[in-house]
Amino acid sequence: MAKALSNEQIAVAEEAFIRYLRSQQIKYTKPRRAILRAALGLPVHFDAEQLLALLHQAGERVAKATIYRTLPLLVDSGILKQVRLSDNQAHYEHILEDAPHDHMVCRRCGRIIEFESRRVEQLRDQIARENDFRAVSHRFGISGYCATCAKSQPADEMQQGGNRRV
Amino acid sequence: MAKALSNEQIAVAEEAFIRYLRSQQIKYTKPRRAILRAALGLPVHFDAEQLLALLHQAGERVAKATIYRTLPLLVDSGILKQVRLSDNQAHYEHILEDAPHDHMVCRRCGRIIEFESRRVEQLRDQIARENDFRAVSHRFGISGYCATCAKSQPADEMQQGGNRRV
DNA sequence: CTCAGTGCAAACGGTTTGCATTCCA
DNA sequence: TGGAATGCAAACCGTTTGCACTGAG
Repeated sequence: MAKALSNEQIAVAEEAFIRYLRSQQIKYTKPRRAILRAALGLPVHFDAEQLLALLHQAGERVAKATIYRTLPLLVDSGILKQVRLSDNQAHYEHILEDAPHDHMVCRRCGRIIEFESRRVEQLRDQIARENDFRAVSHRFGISGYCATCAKSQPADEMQQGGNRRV
Repeated sequence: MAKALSNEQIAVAEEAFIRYLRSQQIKYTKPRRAILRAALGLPVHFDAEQLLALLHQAGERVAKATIYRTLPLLVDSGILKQVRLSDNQAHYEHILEDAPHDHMVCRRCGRIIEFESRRVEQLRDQIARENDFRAVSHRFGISGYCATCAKSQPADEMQQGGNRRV
């Protein structure tokens, strides 16, 4: 899930991006292409800062503002998805051909485990139906401890902050 | 679910707060009492700004910083729960005797519908087990349209931003 | 050519922090 | 009365915006 993208995948994404931009009569500029490439070159989950860093490191002179202006385009074009892994900052993830999924985040090491959300969607739609609500999307995050971290610390420590962070 | 609290409920909460503070050797001060009272006097869901407004309106001179320093105490003492109803701002909700629940938020009118989370917890624990993960808590938010808003607008409008906001 | 897009820097807004003063335990 | 808690204002930090310049179509 964190492997590098093939050239084909990149080409497909770029094509999709261009198609979307055309449909909206938005220009495909050099910075936008650089941002797209950089986003695809990052791990599946990343934030704006990492994107900026990668661009600078690649010698691209792209302003922070341009990144923030471009990320929504990548989301709307279906290439990225905005996810909220932390409370204070937006993270993004590649969509690609991946099945819809949600996340578990380890409170200790920050490890992210994805799981497919078929059952979550099912439950979501059922609950929405019961409440006369039309569900469009959901956000489901599980917080806890991964196997490694659960093993290496006392059980009582694992409850602390249980009220604090949800 | 949004009704005023009885004096008994307030007393119980205050007692719990004091007990918690004592256990942590933290002082029970006048500002902290005022913040507790104000928090309980607000609707079930509120944010720091509303809390500050209510305090000022009540003639209490409490600094914003004190509010931000006190809210975590109220969360840790089990009186409030931090919930993330919007992306940019923390909201809090009363815990009281309420059963654990999650939220549906209408994209159009902002209406919040709560639903008990027994089934969500069940699914969460099952998924965690399958992934060798020890779940401590979860966050589940459904985004969509309430019955009223779903009725009063064209269906195509309801998809827009479907990628954008999760 | 023309106007959307960009870079830059300043603004924004929720939250946090440094520090002198206040006040519980 | 000593150290925690407070008020105030400034700092923070992710994100947004205003504006003059640049470049895609």
